[in-house]
Amino acid sequence: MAGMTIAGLAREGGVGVETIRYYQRRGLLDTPDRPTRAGGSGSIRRYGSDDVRRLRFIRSAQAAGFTLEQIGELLALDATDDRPRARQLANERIAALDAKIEELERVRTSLRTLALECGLGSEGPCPILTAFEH
Amino acid sequence: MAGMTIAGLAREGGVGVETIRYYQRRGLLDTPDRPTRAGGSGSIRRYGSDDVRRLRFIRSAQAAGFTLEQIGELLALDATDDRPRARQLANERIAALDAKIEELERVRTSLRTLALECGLGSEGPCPILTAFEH
DNA sequence: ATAGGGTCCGTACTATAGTACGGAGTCAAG
DNA sequence: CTTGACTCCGTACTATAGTACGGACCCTAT
Repeated sequence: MAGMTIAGLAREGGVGVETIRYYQRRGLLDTPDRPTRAGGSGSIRRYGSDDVRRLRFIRSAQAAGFTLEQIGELLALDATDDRPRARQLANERIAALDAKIEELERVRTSLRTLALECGLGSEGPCPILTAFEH
Repeated sequence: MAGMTIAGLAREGGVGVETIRYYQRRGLLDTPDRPTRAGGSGSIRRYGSDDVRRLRFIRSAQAAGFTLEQIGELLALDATDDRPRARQLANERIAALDAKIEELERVRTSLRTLALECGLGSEGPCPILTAFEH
């Protein structure tokens, strides 16, 4: 699995090549050395499973609502012994996640009401504006 | 409750004045006429409870994950009799919402693992990168 | 009647997360 | 040894949702 090109890494992570390069610029993924050839100038970068894991982590953390900046901090933290900070970040995000989940569930209820009322009668428009009033 | 200025409307909706103006530009909120005074030039716009309801709807729909563009469509739909389209939008969003909620719950589990493992030992860094592997 | 705070308006700027482009270099297959 | 696909790199552009600014105008309380 080692020796992928940037396109392979992108495929493994389900992102585009330009996204990888963007993450590298942001310091989230490292930019391995270009193996220097006899001639002097470099060749093409190769990526391995570490890079894939890191990339997948970034996508997961992103889904968790971390910004790329926060993800940078998490990744930096991964190398240090600052457990309290790591726990703090995790707990903050868990709280935010709980709030978000609750909100989405409330909203889902509103939408179900909308869909339901919309399906019941068929006279006139369904009252979209009032579907969200609680 | 009628006769609010733009600042009052903003306060009711929990947004800034500039946000109201932005929504007006996007056509999500209407821009009432400036009551013309005797002299000829207009005075200051006034807003009422309809505007507040509309603004609150926008915020709720936004929380539901609709983009402002989609919200524009919903608002337009509210005035028409196109129930099938309204139901379609609602159902699509409910499905997306279900998926999102599920994802957030999975992620929350990962974060709980992270926080837990991070709290257990205190030797070395906690393995942040692996907390998201499932 | 005047000072201040709010409104109006156009335009410009911000943050976040990419996405696209163009030219030069690299590599593998034919 | 050439062709075509891919890589590298800097720079520029996009989308979304605001936020800020500055000058002119309006309104109200003193």
